[in-house]
Amino acid sequence: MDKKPCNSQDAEVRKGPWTMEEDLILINYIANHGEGVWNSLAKAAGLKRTGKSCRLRWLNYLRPDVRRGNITPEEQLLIMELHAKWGNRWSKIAKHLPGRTDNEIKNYWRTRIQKHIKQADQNFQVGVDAMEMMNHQASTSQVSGSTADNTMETCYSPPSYHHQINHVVEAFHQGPNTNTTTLHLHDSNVNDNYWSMEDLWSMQLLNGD
DNA sequence: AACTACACCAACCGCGATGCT
DNA sequence: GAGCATCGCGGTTGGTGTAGT
Repeated sequence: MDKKPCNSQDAEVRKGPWTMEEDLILINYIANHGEGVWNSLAKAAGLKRTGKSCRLRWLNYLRPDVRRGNITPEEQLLIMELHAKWGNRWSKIAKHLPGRTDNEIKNYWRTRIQKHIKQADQNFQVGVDAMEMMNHQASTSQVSGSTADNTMETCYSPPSYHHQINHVVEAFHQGPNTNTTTLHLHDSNVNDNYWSMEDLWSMQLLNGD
C-alpha cells in the first residue's frame, strides 16, 4: 500500500488538485496503454502522483463516460431507493447509475438528501414536542381523555430511516411544489467546470499519437 | 464593499479485500 | 499458508464559490 512513504521517490509525491497538464498526461497514457496497475502507470506516465490518486482522478473525473452535471430527478429517486435498500454501498449504487461515480453519489447524498432527512427529523421532533404539550394540557384539564396517548403513538411513531426515505420519495412523486420536503432538483451552475471533459478529450485527440 | 456562513465537490486517508509470489 | 503489493470502498477533510448580512 501507499501508506508509508519511505523512499526518496515518495518524498516528491504531489498532492492536492490536479493540473490540466497532469490530466492530459494521464489521459494520453491511458489512451495509449489502457488503465490498471496504477502504481506502475503513475511512474511510467511520469506523474508525481500515487497510483491511488491517478486511479481516483481517472475514475471520478477523466473517464470519457463520466457524466457531469445535475443529478436528474429520476437519478435522485433511484439513489434514494437503492440507498434505502443497501445503505452506504456507494459503489454498488453507482453501478445502477451509468456515468455516475460512487464519489459523486456519496457527495450528493451527504450534501442534499441527508440534509432533507435531518430537517424532516427536526420537524418530527417539533411535532412530538407539540403533541406532548397538547397531551399534557389535555391530561391536566380532563382526566377521562384516555385516547390522546394512543393517537400520538399511532400518528407519531419514531421516524425510522425507511420512513424518512418513503417520505422523501412520496414528496418526489407528488411533484416539486408539495409540502415540507421540497427537493432541490434543479440546482443551477453545479456543472460549471474550468474546462469541460469534451475540451480535454478533444485536446487529447489533437495531442494524441 | 467587506465579512461571515454555508453549500458543494475534489481529493485524501485508512482499512479491508483480493491477487500474486 | 505467509507475506507483500495493489485495488477498491467508504469516511472525512480542505478549498472554493456564493448567498446573506
